[in-house]
Amino acid sequence: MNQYNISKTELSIMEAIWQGYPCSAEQVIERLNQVSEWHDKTAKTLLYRLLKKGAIRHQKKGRQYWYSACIERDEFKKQQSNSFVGEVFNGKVSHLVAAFAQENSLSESDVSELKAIIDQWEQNND
Amino acid sequence: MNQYNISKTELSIMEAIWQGYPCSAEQVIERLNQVSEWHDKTAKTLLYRLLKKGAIRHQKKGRQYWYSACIERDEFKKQQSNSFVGEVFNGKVSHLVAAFAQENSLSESDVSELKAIIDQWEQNND
DNA sequence: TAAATTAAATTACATTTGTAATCGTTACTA
DNA sequence: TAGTAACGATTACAAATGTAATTTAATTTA
Repeated sequence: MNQYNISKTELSIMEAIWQGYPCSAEQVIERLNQVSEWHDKTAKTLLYRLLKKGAIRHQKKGRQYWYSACIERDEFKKQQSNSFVGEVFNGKVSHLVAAFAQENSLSESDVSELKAIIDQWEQNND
Repeated sequence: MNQYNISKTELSIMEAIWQGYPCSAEQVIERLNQVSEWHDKTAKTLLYRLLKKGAIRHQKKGRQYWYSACIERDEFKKQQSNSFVGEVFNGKVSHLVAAFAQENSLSESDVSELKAIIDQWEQNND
């Protein structure tokens, strides 16, 4: 339902905004540049496209706009995760974990966090 | 490294091939049509593109080709999972599971499978 | 107040993707 | 053996994406 189609580079813009908003285009570009070089024109174009897609909004402040995300990062990540696990693992998140385990990509901290999640789940589902 | 850039529709083709290969274009199309209508020209184009990308290969058999995947489905899924979890959850698969748990998308079978995975992991990491 | 600066809006252009149609060959059929 | 059917190869074209440059309008400054 509430799914935006956000491309790879557009996602970088979202990440920058999620670091704290409302924020100006300048701030966005500054944040982007901490990770890698961005041409300001490119960033502005992407801001504009995200606006048109409804993923962000803006309000005038003086001569420039301040941008805000229309969806929270966590919410967005959840949507992404659901569709990824849905498509690739038939919706079974445990299968994804199994794939990680298979190639030894499960860290100790992963395991202890998983245990905690399970404990919590069991408390709620008694 | 071994990452193909496979688009959404191309992935459908891969799925069809993974069902069993080598297989003819005709078989691929037949399999695709079990899920949804496919124009044969479209499927052929995608086969061709996948060939050029090196994700599949083919060998002549009589007047037609038989196609094979160059990457196993499981291997591909692992790569996809790694980059997804890497990008979205900073590589921590437990964070993804936490996101699922948060919105009550963890099923009982997920939990018991997770337990089994953890048991296995602990046996290997003593 | 005229010139220079600077935001945002519009336009540009190559590549990728989705979706086919057409072309050139080969192989089967009347 | 001439005509047709059926492959794969090539070409087509619109939408999305990556990456900017140009234009327009407002603002600051000389």
